[in-house]
Amino acid sequence: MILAGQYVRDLLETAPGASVTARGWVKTRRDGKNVHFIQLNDGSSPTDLQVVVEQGLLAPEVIARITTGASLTVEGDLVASMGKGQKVELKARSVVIHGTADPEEYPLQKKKHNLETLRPLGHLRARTNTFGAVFRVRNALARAIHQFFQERGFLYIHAPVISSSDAEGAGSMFQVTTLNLEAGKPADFSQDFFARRAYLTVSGQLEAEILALAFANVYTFGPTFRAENSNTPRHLAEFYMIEPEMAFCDLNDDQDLAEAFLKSLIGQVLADCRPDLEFLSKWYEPELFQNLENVLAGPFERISYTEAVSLLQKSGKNFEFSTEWGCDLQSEHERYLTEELFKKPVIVTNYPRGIKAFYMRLNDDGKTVAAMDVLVPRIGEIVGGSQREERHDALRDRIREHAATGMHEENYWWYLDLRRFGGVEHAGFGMGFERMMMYLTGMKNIRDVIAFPRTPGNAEF
RNA sequence: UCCUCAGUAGCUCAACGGUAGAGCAUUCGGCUGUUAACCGAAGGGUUGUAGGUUCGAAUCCUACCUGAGGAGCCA
Repeated sequence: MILAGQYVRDLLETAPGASVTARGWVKTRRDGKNVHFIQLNDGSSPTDLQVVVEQGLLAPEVIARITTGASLTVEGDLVASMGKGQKVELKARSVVIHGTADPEEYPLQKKKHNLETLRPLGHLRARTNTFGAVFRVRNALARAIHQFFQERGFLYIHAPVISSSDAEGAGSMFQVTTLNLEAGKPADFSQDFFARRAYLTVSGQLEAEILALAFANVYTFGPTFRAENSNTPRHLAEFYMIEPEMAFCDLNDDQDLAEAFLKSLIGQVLADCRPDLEFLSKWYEPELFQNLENVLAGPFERISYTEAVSLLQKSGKNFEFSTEWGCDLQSEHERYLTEELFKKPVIVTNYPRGIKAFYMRLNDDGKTVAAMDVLVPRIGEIVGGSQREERHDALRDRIREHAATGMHEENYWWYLDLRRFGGVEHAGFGMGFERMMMYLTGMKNIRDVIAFPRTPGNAEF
């Protein structure tokens, strides 16, 4: 295996003179009269290691098998490069070919491919420069998320992937069953594996609330599932979500944390992955650094829903959808606020109760709830959160209001119990991991920031 | 799910009612401390699928499949 300090990334930073071993996959080979050049990469760096093979070291039929995609181990000496483009190169003493890649059949060429072309090649696209950069950023982002919360004493918790909550309506959830379901036959779910209907989770929030009321500050970071038939560049059926939940916390604290969170993540990834971001900026989003630094530059704009509606009405824009108070903000409204009016992240708070979830805390006006959405240019809503309703009777009443949509008070006995025993004001938010990835990498389609995207009609690999 | 657009060589595209083409890739030859290498030649196609109109369809029409963008839903 490749040990720490022996990745291509490390070798490129090693002083000339060292005797080293490099392992990886061939990007390209170029042949000179007296020498062959092999671009080798192990996925650790956006820059390849140039391997120099002098004429005579390998038989011509061996050289011929070193083509794009082949896997190699090369032993040799790191030497100062005679050519431009790299400080050091590996002068080979021995080359072992582990696996070849028939150039007549290997689909990846040493030219640029469309992202759409690469998508059906999910088993090979990780070897490209673009996906190398994307997945390294993904790793750095995940680490930055844990670091942010760990530094603040948050407990990393694991919400269940299988949930029996039917609050969201079965239409948007994947059902989990071991029964042999047949169309037209009524199923007896009391005989099912969990002795009830079960689903893949659409959110770990309710469980996070339980643990927040024991550990004060907690966060989840795990897979989430939505069975919506959404065919857009921003939606996945399986995605990762981060959900912090804080006791002794109101909506202002919630906003402060969300803003600090986003700034911390961007700052950390800018520091950790600059060469990758430069590559992505060059090929996919020229304004990437400008966008990211703009988030760090100053405080987010914070406005209430009511102010947002007023600003939309005064905008002079001809919106397709209504901007009347009580209507939800549409994509076009969110884009106007964050991209045109404020040109920076905007937090919109205190939405009408009718368009938000039952667990959000009812404000004193009786008309709005303590919700917040963080909107960013290019992506739209990247964070959604709220202060939760901690008053038992108020929460019970809201659940009863939703009875018509299939919510049953008895299913929420434990959720209500949290308000009976040591309840306290608390708040939290959810951030889509892949949405944040899109913002950080400049990728325009969410299917290109996750290794194996699950979308309607697609679960290959 | 709805609306719009697009499917032509391995890849990126041209031809828009009259014999299916180029660049890159591949193979072969040449040149070269090269780095999106360069020069020359060759191979490579049931134009997404199925119907229809026409003397003749990649081109026009219909349906379906696949993909992309927009919308809804949301993270």
